[in-house]
Amino acid sequence: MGKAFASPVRLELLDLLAQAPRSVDALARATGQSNANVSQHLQALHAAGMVTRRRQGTSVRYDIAGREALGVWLALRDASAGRLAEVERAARDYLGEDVQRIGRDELRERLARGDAVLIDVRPQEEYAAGHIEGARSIPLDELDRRLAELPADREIVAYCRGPFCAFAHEAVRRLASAGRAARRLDEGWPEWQLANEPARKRITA
Amino acid sequence: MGKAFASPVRLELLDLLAQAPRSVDALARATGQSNANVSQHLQALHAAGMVTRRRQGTSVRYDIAGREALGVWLALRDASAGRLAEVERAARDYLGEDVQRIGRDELRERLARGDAVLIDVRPQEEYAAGHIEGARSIPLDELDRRLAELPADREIVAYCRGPFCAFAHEAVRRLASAGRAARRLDEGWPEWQLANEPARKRITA
DNA sequence: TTGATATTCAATAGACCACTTGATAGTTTG
DNA sequence: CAAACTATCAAGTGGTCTATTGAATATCAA
Repeated sequence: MGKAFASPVRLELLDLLAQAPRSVDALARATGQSNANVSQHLQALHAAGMVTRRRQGTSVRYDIAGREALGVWLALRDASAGRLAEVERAARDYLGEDVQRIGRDELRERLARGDAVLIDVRPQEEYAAGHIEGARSIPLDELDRRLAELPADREIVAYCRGPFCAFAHEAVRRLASAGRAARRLDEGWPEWQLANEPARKRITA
Repeated sequence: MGKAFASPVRLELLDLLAQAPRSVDALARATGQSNANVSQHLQALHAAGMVTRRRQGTSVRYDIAGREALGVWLALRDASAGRLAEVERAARDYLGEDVQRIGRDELRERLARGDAVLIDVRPQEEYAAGHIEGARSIPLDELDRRLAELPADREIVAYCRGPFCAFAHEAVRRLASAGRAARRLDEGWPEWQLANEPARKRITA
């Protein structure tokens, strides 16, 4: 299973699959790799137990293989950001100026009080594959022209793919420059999902 | 960082370092690899941020790089056991007949009540580098001749390197055949340590 | 300084991996 | 049934990684 993480292409595939299941073709287009190459890497990931696959009509739908696989991927990602200055620096450069954050617990409170509006700024397909309960889908590229949908008197919270995804940062910057009160959730859908889904069974061996 | 997990030798080194820091030489002897090879792999692990190193007199002491690194390693190990039937089967064969288990929470209760005796059956150096509070060190190869040290009227709980280490299994089998009431803790020192040490800081990026 | 021990460096041969290309298999649609 | 599409397979090539060897470096003790 360790070898699954040894190739940049496979890491990119895992990162995409952590958001939503996809076909080989869609992954090839998203990563800019050839179909055959992506298919081969997916087979490696499958053999490593990191993804599942399911034939669906004419295409094959790959998905990340449950909590455990997702957990390893997120742990690896966070550890590398936490321990490798190089990664942390690259992340900072890529994300741009940091914007105001909100944590999981505070968001829960405010949603319960009806005090905030939560928007999911990822592409629509990813929202469709799973999202935080109560979130509304407003993909980043539609945000500007759909501003009117958002109440002006409540704070807006945006989330996206995770702490290293620039969508929520950008959304908050645009909202702020439109005069709205906005913050970004400091995690994404995969982290939320992992934290909220009940743990099914403990490793016992 | 992903490449750190791509070589069996490196995984073995990580597994050893998860128990206690060691010198290059000690790791080379423990794994049966040449010094130069182990040194090279350790440098790869160091570059990946998975281990720290510290010169100590004439030797260099390597250690696993904190909570995050330990967390990734354990997550990978558990995921591979949970998702790859092959690994699970190998573990079962290696460990032999399963023995009675006790969980973390129940152990805590019983220790608080003074109702059980906890023994650490790993090699002494590993105990010295860190152990569960209240545990007594009785390495597996000294167990038989030190049986008299253990009270006959209380249950004995043995733990070792982790769920895939055979020491605790074997210890419980020997204790049982000596007429003692014994169980094994279903985790080892690294897991206990990771669960108990307070989380220092959250990833925020 | 010298010698002894522990670790690292440099060079190398062989094994393994990634990506390409072109052909093949499985599924749906006309 | 044929055509279109998606995914997989098989083979080849260039590149990377692993482990070995022997030399170089660092630290300590005499």
